[in-house]
Amino acid sequence: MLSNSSRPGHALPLLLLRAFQELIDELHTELAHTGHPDARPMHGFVLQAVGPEGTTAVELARALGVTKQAAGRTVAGLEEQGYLVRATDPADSRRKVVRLSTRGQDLLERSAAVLDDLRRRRADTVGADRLAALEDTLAALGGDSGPRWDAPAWFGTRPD
Amino acid sequence: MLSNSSRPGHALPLLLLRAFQELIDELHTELAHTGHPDARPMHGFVLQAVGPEGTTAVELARALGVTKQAAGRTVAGLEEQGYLVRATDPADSRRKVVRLSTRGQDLLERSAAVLDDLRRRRADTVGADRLAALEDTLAALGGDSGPRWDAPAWFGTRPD
DNA sequence: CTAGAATAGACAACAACGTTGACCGTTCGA
DNA sequence: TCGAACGGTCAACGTTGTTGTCTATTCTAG
Repeated sequence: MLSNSSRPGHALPLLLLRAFQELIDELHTELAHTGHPDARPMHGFVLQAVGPEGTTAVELARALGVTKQAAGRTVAGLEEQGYLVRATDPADSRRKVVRLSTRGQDLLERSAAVLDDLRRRRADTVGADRLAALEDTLAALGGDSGPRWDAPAWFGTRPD
Repeated sequence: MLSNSSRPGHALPLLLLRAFQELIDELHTELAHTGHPDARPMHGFVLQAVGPEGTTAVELARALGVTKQAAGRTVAGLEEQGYLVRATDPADSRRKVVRLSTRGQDLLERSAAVLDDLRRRRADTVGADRLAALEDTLAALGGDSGPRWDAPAWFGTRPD
């Protein structure tokens, strides 16, 4: 158990991705059983980005690191599925304020509850101290900004 | 710094994704500077899945968790970019064995070297012991199987 | 030995996603 | 007041994975 060559460097991204995927998969399996069978990985993240204050498509686009068109479409989809509500800002008729619907809030609350539970389960598996240490180390590694959400394009194979 | 409620459950996936994205981004920034400007996140993973033994599109599809058509297209793209070579199996004319080209091997070797370096840099940042502990914890958390590679579809917003 | 099932690969049509480019209506500031 | 900036939407395009279909080859009963 010595210094820096215990594992090859290429293992780290695989371990990180695997842990992330398992978490998200379990989350959505659970959500599907509690009234949100149509929830998708992105939804929770977007809804969280919307927040209780509400936002606009452009703000969201900036926060998510995608174009305003992409954000607009995502919002339209989430609205169609009943997770978001859009309304024109009375103070500025250009803006359309996006807010969480009741269903959206419910998804967010359930997601938080499930994730807390999943975290607890993992704490039971590896030990609460080790899990907390993992989070601390990840926080120390990661920059200050949150992740980007252009995952499909970012992860894609082709263009530059 | 006590037990299980030090961080909310929803922080964990964000921390994991963020760490993963940073790692992959830095890897490809580095690769772009060393003769592989057209390398994409998926490439290294696919090439690693091909391995020194070679495979076929169908095998690859199974390993990557996508359809054989998708795997076939990916292989075609990688071949076009000079990372892979395809040849008909003399023992079974249905099969077309996919192997790494010299350029493909080079990408894989450089990727390994860069990832080792990135890991070393992180070990310097947070401490070799903490990084090793992080890897151990992640390994304990993750199932035995590797991650899936249908990331775009899996992460997507729409269908079920 | 032969006929039907299984396999490997390819082609076409489709849906989903993000991107660029263009456009309209609204707001703000010189 | 008039032009620039901003928010939002529409259309076109490229990439990616998917399902469905088809051919060629190999395997396996009978």
